[in-house]
Amino acid sequence: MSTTPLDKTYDPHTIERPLYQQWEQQGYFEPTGEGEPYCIMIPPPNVTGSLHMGHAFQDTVMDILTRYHRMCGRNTLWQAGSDHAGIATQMVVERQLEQQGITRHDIGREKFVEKVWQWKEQSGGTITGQLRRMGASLDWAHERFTMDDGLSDAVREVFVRLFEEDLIYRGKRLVNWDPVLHTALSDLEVLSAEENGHLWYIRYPVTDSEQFVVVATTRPETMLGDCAVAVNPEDERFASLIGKHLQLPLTGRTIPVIADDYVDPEFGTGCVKITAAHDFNDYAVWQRHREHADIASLPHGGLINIFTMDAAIRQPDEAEAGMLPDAYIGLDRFEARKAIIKDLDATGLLEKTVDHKLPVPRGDRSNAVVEPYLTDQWYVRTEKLAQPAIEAVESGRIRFVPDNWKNTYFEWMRNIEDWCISRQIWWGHRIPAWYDDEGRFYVGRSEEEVRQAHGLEDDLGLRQDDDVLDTWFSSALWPFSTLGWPEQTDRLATWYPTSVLVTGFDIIFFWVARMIMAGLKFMDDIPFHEIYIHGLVRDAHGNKMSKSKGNVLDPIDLIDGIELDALITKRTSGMMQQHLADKITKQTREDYPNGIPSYGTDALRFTFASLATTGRDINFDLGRIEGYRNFCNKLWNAARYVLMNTEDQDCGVTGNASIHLGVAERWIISRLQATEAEVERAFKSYRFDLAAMSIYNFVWNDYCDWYLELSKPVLNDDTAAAEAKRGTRRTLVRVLETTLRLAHPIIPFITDTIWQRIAPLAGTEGRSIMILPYPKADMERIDQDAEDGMQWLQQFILGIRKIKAEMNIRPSAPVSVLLSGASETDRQRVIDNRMYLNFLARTQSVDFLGDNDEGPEAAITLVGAMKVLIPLAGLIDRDAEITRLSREIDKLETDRNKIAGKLANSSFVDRAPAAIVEKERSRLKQISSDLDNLQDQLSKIRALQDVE
RNA sequence: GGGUGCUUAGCUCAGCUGGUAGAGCAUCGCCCUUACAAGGCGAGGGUCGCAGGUUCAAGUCCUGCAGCACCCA
Repeated sequence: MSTTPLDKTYDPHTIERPLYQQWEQQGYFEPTGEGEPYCIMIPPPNVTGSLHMGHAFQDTVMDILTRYHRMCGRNTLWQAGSDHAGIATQMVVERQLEQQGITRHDIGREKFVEKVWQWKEQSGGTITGQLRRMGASLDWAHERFTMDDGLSDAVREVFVRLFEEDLIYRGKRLVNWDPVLHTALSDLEVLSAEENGHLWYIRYPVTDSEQFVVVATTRPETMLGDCAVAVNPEDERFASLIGKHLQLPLTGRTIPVIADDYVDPEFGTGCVKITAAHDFNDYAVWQRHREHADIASLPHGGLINIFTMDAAIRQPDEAEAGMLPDAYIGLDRFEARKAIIKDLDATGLLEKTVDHKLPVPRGDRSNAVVEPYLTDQWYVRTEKLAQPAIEAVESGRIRFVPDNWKNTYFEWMRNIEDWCISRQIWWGHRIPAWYDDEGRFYVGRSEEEVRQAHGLEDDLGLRQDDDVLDTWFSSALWPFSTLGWPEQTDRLATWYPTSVLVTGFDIIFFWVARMIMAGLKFMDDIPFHEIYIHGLVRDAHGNKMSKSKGNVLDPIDLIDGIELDALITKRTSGMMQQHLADKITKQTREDYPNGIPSYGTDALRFTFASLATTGRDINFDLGRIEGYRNFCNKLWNAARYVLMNTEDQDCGVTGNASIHLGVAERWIISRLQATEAEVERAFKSYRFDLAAMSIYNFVWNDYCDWYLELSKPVLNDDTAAAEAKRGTRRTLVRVLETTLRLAHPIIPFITDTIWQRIAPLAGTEGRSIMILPYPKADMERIDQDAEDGMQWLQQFILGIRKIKAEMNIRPSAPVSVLLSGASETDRQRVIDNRMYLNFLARTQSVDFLGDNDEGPEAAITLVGAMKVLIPLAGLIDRDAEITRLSREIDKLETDRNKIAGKLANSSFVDRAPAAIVEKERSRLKQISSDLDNLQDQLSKIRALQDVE
């Protein structure tokens, strides 16, 4: 063990990386195999992605929980792994191809998938490397990937079993179609936002009449596929129209007017065009009226698809000849819209156009306007799966933290829709269904199994479904597939159900709900006992971090620091719009004129812990991380002090040399127990902010500000007893050692680094702090007598410091102090604490006044009932003392009046608990006596002033 | 339209079962006291969004309103 001093300044860089390597090499992250199992599954990040603030925050929380429970002796597993992220990853690779001027279709499916794997190999390590920088104690030895063989087996197994139970089906339905990516999306992958558009009022002529029916629409191009116009049956304005026929403009088709509750008479004209194949609501209307002869006789029974996969007006086939006007065929939907509006206008059928805000659905990846589109897709029938999943939360078997999130969960689960799981992309788990030439399909774990099960000849041509499964399909299995399912492994038996899921509220629907459904279905048990839902990390002013706003912070930049220019380059690279880039550059220069300094991982983690409140927004302010970096520095320097005073000295940890613990020792030990209890309570209730605050306060306000200072006079006094010095050294070392363990889950690097040096002095064995027991409060060591004694001492010292500060006396100036009204206890305490007073208040002399001794002209402070006098002679400005006293008296009078008022109120005295009343009485007594003393003093000084 | 959450010091936020309003940063003084100037010592700063109600007592519980945010339709 080296005895070179710790560096004067805390430098996270030199300690963090090597330490992490050591931990990993020693296998400390792997479960011990002993103790009650504790398990967290990492929400698998995109394998080719990189770490953002949300990850960093979430991973910090999980690592705190993991390290805490590991130290508590649990058989702890934090399961590592990543997700193949179908669409996102495919898009990245497609973009790379695009730069070479080719599309995935040019190279074909097989080659393309190969390219994606190559990309995964190349970039897949980025995020795991970053997780290591964060100090994450994941079990890397068992890392999983959603596309690895085992997890792919699990996916196939689940698909086949669900299909066999009729919980998966194939059907032609309206889906959210992304015309850019050419794939179906689930409801959750579509984001609707208000956008500016128009409402077009179009006249549909009534057959055999001069009348028109006016419909209002935001998507006029879809009129080519209209099958009816609907009105509300209660709407008297249109009662006579129901059953009449309309000439659908531009098409030559005749469509009926029907009555349906769905129509809101208040919106638009109260007449709604029904386009069954291109609108979800219209589709529902169509389903109710499809038997209507005038609808049934339309092409496709009224379910008229007008678009290609690109959302352009399609070419009707031979059987459909004339169904769509030639003029628009081949036009993109927005081109078609313009053309149609122009043509309607030309024929006088466009009544008017008004500006209108409307929600526009866009794909969350492509940002393309999503089109409801009729296609063959695979669905999971969710109703039966949802029921037990709802009950698991209702019954409390699964608990949300904070509890309110269960409402969000219920709301969605009780109105759940079937889940479209097929995606028309190439990267992902290919659907295990095979088609023969007749279009029949067979579902099985493999082509071989399918042939066998259905007795198909070897020469019968079978073609596997081209589609892949929604990424979330494999993620839903994560809690058990990572542990080996469908094999019945030891890991599965040990850690399923897992302990807690840590995740953001934004994926309760995507992921949490689906894991619960899958877990209950296939493991016959819940996937986790608790769900800790955390907030979303935003910038300092509550704005969402986004590339286009240029306010994104990279956690690694906070750890390592970054120069201004590099930061600007990073924020503006790949930015298409120059004016945005300029704005971001300017903003960045303003916000970070000197770039971002390096704060280190521990400071970042401590910040995240402090921000982990129950709120749903987490505003990340650079001021906070700076403060917590300073905290790390404080801890570091406290350790330096302790080492300087204990290394190579007798710390009383071995042998049985006698030890004396003074009031300061007993006090700091007592405070430590209270802190340990607070921290335990905070961790158990997922209040990482409170845990961090307890630790911060203890380290800074108790240990550093007071105990370290109190240790100085003892250690520096040549005449102090050896057992007192031993007691002080032992307390310095042991309290520090325990504090390090207490703080380790939050700030692992600095604690282990210091611990390596401190442990031998504290008589603690072990190779790393991270595998040591977590401190547990010993209530026996809560020492009220010591707390009282310290409070007395602190009042004494603070009183004198205050007078000095306000009288402009140098803090270091020695003062002579006179005491009056001292009790026996006070006298004893003065004797016991004289050394401390001299050191911390710079008292030169402390003398007692007799009962009748008025004492000299002095500034005064109170310690309980005892008056502490600092003679004014030569030191003190009399006017200043009068001001000071008056201010203090004012404050006390306000308090006294408030309390006296309370106590004068008979209903308070009668009805409030006796303990509360008693407390108020004694407060009043204390304040009154303080007031008397101060007022005495004030009049005394005033009198003296008058004499002069 | 339905739902959820938020509103406390200049800023970012705590305040757990009602009982003397707190922290960090920022501000203002003084101090390079041999652990730490990324520091020490001290000070100022709040009608707890608004209006009612329950209660001896409300930042805390209830109702309404306003503003903000998010989710769902």
